[in-house]
Amino acid sequence: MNAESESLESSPADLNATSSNRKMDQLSQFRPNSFPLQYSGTSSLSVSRPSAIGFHLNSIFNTVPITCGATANTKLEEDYMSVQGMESASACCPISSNAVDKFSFIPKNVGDKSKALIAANFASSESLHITAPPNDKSKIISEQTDNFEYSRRTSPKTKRTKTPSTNDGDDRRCNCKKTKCLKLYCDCFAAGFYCAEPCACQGCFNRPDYEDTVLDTREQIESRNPLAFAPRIVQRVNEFNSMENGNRATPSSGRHKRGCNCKKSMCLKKYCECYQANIGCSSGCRCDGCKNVYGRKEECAATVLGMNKEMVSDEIGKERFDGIFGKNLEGMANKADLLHAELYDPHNITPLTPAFQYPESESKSQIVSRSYLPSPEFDSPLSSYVDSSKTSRTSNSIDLLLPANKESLSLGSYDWRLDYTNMEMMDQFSPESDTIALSHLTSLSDPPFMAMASSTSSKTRDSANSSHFQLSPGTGYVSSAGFHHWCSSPITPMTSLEGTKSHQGLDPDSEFCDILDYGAPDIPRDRATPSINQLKFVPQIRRGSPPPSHLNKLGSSSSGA
DNA sequence: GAGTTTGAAACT
DNA sequence: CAGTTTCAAACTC
Ligand SMILES: [Zn+2]
Ligand SMILES: [Zn+2]
Ligand SMILES: [Zn+2]
Ligand SMILES: [Zn+2]
Ligand SMILES: [Zn+2]
Ligand SMILES: [Zn+2]
Repeated sequence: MNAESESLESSPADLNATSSNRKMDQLSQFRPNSFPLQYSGTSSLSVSRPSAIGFHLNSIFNTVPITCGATANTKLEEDYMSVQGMESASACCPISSNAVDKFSFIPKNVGDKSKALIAANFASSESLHITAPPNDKSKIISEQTDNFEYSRRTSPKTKRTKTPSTNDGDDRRCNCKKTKCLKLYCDCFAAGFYCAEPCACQGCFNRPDYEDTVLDTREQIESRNPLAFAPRIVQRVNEFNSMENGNRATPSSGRHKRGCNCKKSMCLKKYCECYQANIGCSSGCRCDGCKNVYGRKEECAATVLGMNKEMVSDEIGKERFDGIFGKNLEGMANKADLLHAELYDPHNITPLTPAFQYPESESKSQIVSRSYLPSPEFDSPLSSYVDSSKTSRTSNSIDLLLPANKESLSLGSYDWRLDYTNMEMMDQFSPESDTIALSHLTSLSDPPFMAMASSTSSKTRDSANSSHFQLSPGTGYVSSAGFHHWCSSPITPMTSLEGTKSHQGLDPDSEFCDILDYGAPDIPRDRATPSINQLKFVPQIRRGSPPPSHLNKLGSSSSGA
């Protein structure tokens, strides 16, 4: 059997038989090149949303501050340009709503990779994106039409323009041999990006030329699992907490909605999605022997209750908490304060404080923090989005992204796919359910550090946070090279789904907002530097990030413990 | 770079 | 919904 041969030759049909149905309508016609988004086929919708705007991240990024939406500047629509990061953005943009921000951060640097990105998108009606640039490098990317991400899940990455050294631009690259990049196994596909040069995939159909196929496939997958492309991480944003903290939210971490199921890695390696996303495990995780440096699931619970990690530290009895605490935020608040302090630091990237690990509370607080607060402008859009909810075909979704801060950028981390959304939005949607997604990039270079310094995460706020929302209705796609993202459209469903779910059981934390997609890692391991110097960025990848120095081994969780 | 390990996606 | 297979990445050497 030659698998390869099969793949190559075959057409996507194999994978999806459906494609032909719909998509052809129009979509094919549009090409990403010029238009990125598109996809219309299905409706288009996705991208272009009606009302307002559809901007995409790019636009936002470019403009940034203002943006936020509102303006969008000119291009909004067209737009989908790419984005890039800018510092200013962060500053300016606060993001939206509130929500989110980011978190992650990482202390170390990776040096090379960095990129971060940011981006955000919006989709449905409006969206904004913001980006934050990485630290040093910040740069902007241009906007050309070549790239954009539009999708909901996107994650961004950043890149810099120039950098002499390495750089890469994007990191996203896959090496799919059998899936033609039309299944979730493919990072590119899963992230909503088209495969680009850096990809070493064989028989790839995840390209603009096959837009219809891609969209169609995506839809199919979505049909089965509405949450398939939905952001997996949710941030918990409790306004409550935030208030206490004083500022807004804390971005730090988010939680996976689904949770991980690690049996052997103890959540200490990137095999764990939670770890990869730079977030701690939560009660929804089914991991065995969890030692996630960002926070163990048990701790999480405890935290919520108000206990410090220490209390929980042992593995013992924490489980009980899980069930219970579900909503205690108060405890968190306390912690938040602590964290808060650290957070406040301006840039600290260095985290260092080992005090807590990952408190949820922090996150919240940060999130809320002021940085983000946006102006009312955002609200509007959001609202609209909400109302409209629209979407075209399938559903809509909203996401917010926040990229990382500069700091993060430096490192290069990113999240997989995260989308951040704000709480507010959620409120609008469904109060309890969260539908928000956030994305951020995180850096992840060293998790441990973060853990230690819980604050680290918090700190993110610095300026960097950029976030943006995105809603995406239909499907949007982006290619990396060109980067076309597609947006997915889960939206509505999210609300329903999530709401339901959350309540049901996985997410006890109703308060959290959703976040992102998957997570993200920072960088792929290898980076090839593509030639993309121009703009590209990419977002997320499933696994990839530079390994921490120390943590090579699973067991080493020395630090924390 | 090849080979092993890992956990999610996909399939049954 | 659970069990198994498939898959590509993370990791190891
Ligand atoms: Zn692929
Ligand atoms: Zn690819
Ligand atoms: Zn591909
Ligand atoms: Zn795990
Ligand atoms: Zn987990
Ligand atoms: Zn775990």
